[in-house]
Amino acid sequence: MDDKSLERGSFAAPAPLGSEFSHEVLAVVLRVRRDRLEALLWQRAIPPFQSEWSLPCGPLGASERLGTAVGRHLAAKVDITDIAHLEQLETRSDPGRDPRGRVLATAYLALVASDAEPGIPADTAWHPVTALPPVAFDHASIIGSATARLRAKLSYTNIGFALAPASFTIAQLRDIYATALGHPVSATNLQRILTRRGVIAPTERAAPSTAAGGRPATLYRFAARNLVITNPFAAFRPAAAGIRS
Amino acid sequence: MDDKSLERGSFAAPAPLGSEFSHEVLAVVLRVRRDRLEALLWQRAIPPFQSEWSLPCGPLGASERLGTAVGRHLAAKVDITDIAHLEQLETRSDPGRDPRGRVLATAYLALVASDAEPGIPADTAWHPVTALPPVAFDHASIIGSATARLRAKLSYTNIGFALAPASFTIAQLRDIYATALGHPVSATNLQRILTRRGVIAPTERAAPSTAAGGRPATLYRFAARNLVITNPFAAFRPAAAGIRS
DNA sequence: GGGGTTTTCGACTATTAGTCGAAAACCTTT
DNA sequence: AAAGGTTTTCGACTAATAGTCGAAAACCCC
Repeated sequence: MDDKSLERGSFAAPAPLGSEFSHEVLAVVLRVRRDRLEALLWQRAIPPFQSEWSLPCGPLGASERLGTAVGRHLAAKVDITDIAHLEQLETRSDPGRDPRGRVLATAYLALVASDAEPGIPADTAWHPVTALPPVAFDHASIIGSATARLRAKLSYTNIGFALAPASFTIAQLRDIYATALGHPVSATNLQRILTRRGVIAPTERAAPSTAAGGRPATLYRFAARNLVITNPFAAFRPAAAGIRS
Repeated sequence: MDDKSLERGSFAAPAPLGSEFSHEVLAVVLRVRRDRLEALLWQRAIPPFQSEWSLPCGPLGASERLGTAVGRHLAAKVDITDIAHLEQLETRSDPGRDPRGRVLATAYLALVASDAEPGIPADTAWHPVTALPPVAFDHASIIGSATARLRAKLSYTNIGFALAPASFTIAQLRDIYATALGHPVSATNLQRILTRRGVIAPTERAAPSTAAGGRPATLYRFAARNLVITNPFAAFRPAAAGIRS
């Protein structure tokens, strides 16, 4: 309660509240490739954590939004037009997370379509999230948060649009979902559920025939290419509308 | 961990990345009371936004975690022991969100049980989120994010433990859920679903009989009082375990 | 004890999800 | 061209979960 006066005192000054720390943004860039969920990492050339791997990151500009700062630093590591989806994850504030000093970090989740071929710098590589190399700072834990968020959203949003090519067969989509989710996925269920929800729709075209033969698969596409919640949480709800029961 | 940073501080300059902005934390404290979902707000005595209403907030200390900073500033407005749940929501960075200058803000969601009677300062009051008074800064939008988060989590986690009393009847819980969700809730479904998921369990005792008469209701309690995901997202999953399909 | 009230719970229906296999539609080889 | 192989597609079935409804239970007061 004694904080109260202290707190109110802070309005008077033009908010030089606390500038003893800096703020950085970082991005967990994920894609599905060859049955692996991969994250984009770059190898540090200088301390701290020399030769360990780090997420794309960088400082927040003086009058910059977090979202644009992430885009700016991402552009140094990957073709920004290949980022199909970008959303804020969380902000880390642990005092010991950076040995150089106090650095707040706001993490973002970025997704790249599986058929994109972004050119990446020489010090940068894709690593499967199930077999990470030594990772600097708290970045391994942040990658864990990012994959958890992706997996949750795969089942109640249309976020798959950011992982899949523009058009795809059900079998391809099944593989993408299975590797992203980390468990088997039934192609029949996937097709039926996503179609009923209006998330995907068949196109006129069929996939080019493969050497292996087989019936040509129809190509599907995502109905929307922005994030939509498709499986609304409506538990316990009775039939009629209204506010009170 | 401070010794750690001191130790490695010899490597480089202590990250003078960007310190042109300050960082504050703010809390959306929600509770259910009298069939209303209410947020805790306090009325500003001085500019900016004089006499408008503001969320509990305050600066982040120099070597403070975000979570402890929220707790510290919350303590000025409400009895901290009444906060049954606290989780990070999001970080806002819009340059114009504070007319006094550049202030990043990390918002938290805090929940108070409906039977708690926290004493609050004179300048502070509970306001229903459906009928907010003039609200300062971007706080109205942040309250919107908080209620959306709460509503989503009510249907796939046990977060109701933070809104309900320690023991309660199904009818009471139904009212709490209906108010928080903003739509009618079936007591039968609620009881059956939450019991099957193991979220709630009956106690030995029964509710005290009311003047209106009627069969005495059994008192229930939440099985856990920390956040647990009870409705795992497992769509598209076939029966057997394993990684590939 | 009777009438009123509220809770509880079983039985039924509806919707959604998961399983399985046959038919369709292509390929290559003979 | 016919046969055999391969992959996709889709319908029919089963299982699980969610929602509806009403009757029975268990209290009150008169």
